[in-house]
Order: sequence, then structure tokens, then C-alpha cells
Amino acid sequence: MSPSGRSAASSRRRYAPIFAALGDETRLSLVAALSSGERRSIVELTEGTRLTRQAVTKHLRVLEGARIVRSVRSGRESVFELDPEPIRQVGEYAELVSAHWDAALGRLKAFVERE
Amino acid sequence: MSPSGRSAASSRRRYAPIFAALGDETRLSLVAALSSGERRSIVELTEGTRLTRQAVTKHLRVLEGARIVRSVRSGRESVFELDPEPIRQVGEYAELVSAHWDAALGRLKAFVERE
DNA sequence: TTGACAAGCAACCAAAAGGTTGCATATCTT
DNA sequence: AAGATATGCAACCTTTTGGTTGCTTGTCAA
Repeated sequence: MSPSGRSAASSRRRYAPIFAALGDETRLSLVAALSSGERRSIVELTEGTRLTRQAVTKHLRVLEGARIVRSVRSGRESVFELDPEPIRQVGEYAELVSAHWDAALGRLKAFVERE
Repeated sequence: MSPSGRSAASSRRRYAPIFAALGDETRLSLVAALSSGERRSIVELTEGTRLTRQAVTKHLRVLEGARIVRSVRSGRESVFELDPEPIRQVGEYAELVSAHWDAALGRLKAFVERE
């Protein structure tokens, strides 16, 4: 499957928001903080950042919108956990693109160097 | 290596801009258009989008800023080509994070189900 | 050399992003 | 019941983003 084919447009529509959600240092930190599988509350996740709780909350909602993260209310706190699936998919896509380029360049090189 | 370690902050500083550059449907299309290894001019890359040439140019500059793309001037046109390396790195990072989660969750599950 | 074509530059605009502060509400804990 | 804790909600602000239009400059071709 080529990354530039016809049905690839819908892939892009799916993946672009995930890439975008990961395109922020703070959010990458949050992902890292949750990547150990443990669930953490908003205050816990705010510790270590220099931001306010509300800023962190906004970032978490962005991640949640991209389904990278899920939240459940537990008592007075809302607890977040990572869903690694979207990240896995996007990683796969990225490697697919570069692999496709490698293969294509192989053909190009062979063609050019043939003369 | 864990994605949440101390030296991981610099990884995030490196990768966040790349993710961000990929976090746009138009730019993903441009990447796809270049992923076959062939170089294309701005007008060529503008065909197929519903945008103006200038808009496409801006997107290309964003990709160039993230080193996903390089441009060289050739006569009156400036020609772009893909450098797949940043995309490969970011794909690797993504798969690292999800693999780390898988492993960590394995441990957690084992712990929880032990009772 | 005169069009036509490719790109660059600059100003401008609306909307979205990233952040803050202030206040309200819900839930523990004692 | 009261105080502390955790979150939610809303208004507001500034900067960035994504896009446009108009005009200039460089280059190719007849």
C-alpha cells in the first residue's frame, strides 16, 4: 500500500489530529508520565510542569480528543490513563512512509545510475 | 531506555516539532506526494490541493523547518524533496512509547491479578 | 526582447492555541 | 459541620497558524 494512494486521504484525516496532539512538548511529557501504565490525577500530572493545573487540564483534553488518553472520575479526582493504540498506529504510519521512500529511492537510484 | 527518564526531555524537544509539522492534513498530503522519492516544484505540489500556491509554500516552509523536506533552487523553480529520516525517528519514538506501555502494563496486570 | 511562467515578499485577516486568573462545586477528612 | 483538596467552568489575553490578495523579481522561450 502506498502512502499517496487514493484511499490514503482518509488515513491522513485519521492520523493528522494524532500527530498534532503529540506536537507539543508538554503533551509529550504527559504521555511519558502515563506511559508506565499507572493512572494519574490532574494534580499529580501537574507536578513537574511549570504550568497551572488548568493549562495541564487543557492539554489533557487535547490528548483525550485524539483518544491518546482516557479519563475516569474517581471520587473527587479525575484519573487519566494512556491508550497506546493511536500512538502505535501513527508510529506504524510514519515507518510506512519512510519505508516507502526507501524502496522508491532504491528504484530511482538504480534508474539514474544505469546510464 | 524509558520514555519518561531524565534525558528524555531533550528527545521531546527534538520530536515535538516534527510531530507538530506532521499534524496537518495538507502537510501530510505533501509528504505523501514526495514520498515516492521524486522531487517536485511548488506549482506541481499545489496541483491537487484546493489551496493557493502561497499557502502551499507556507506549509512547505513548516516541513522544511522540521527538516522533513529540503528545497533547492533549480532555474526559476524551487524543487522540494523528502528527507525521511525525521519521520523515521519519530515513528521509532512512537513505537518505543507504546512498547514501553505494553511492557509496563504487563507488569501491572501481573501484579493486580495476583490477588 | 517580450511575454509567460515560477517564485518571493509583505500586508492583512480570522480563527485556534496556549496560557492565565477568579470563582463555583463536589468530595474527603476530621 | 468545617476546612482542605480536586476539579470544573468561564472570561480574558496574547501569540501562532492557516489562509488570502497584490505586487515584485527572476528565468525561460519564441
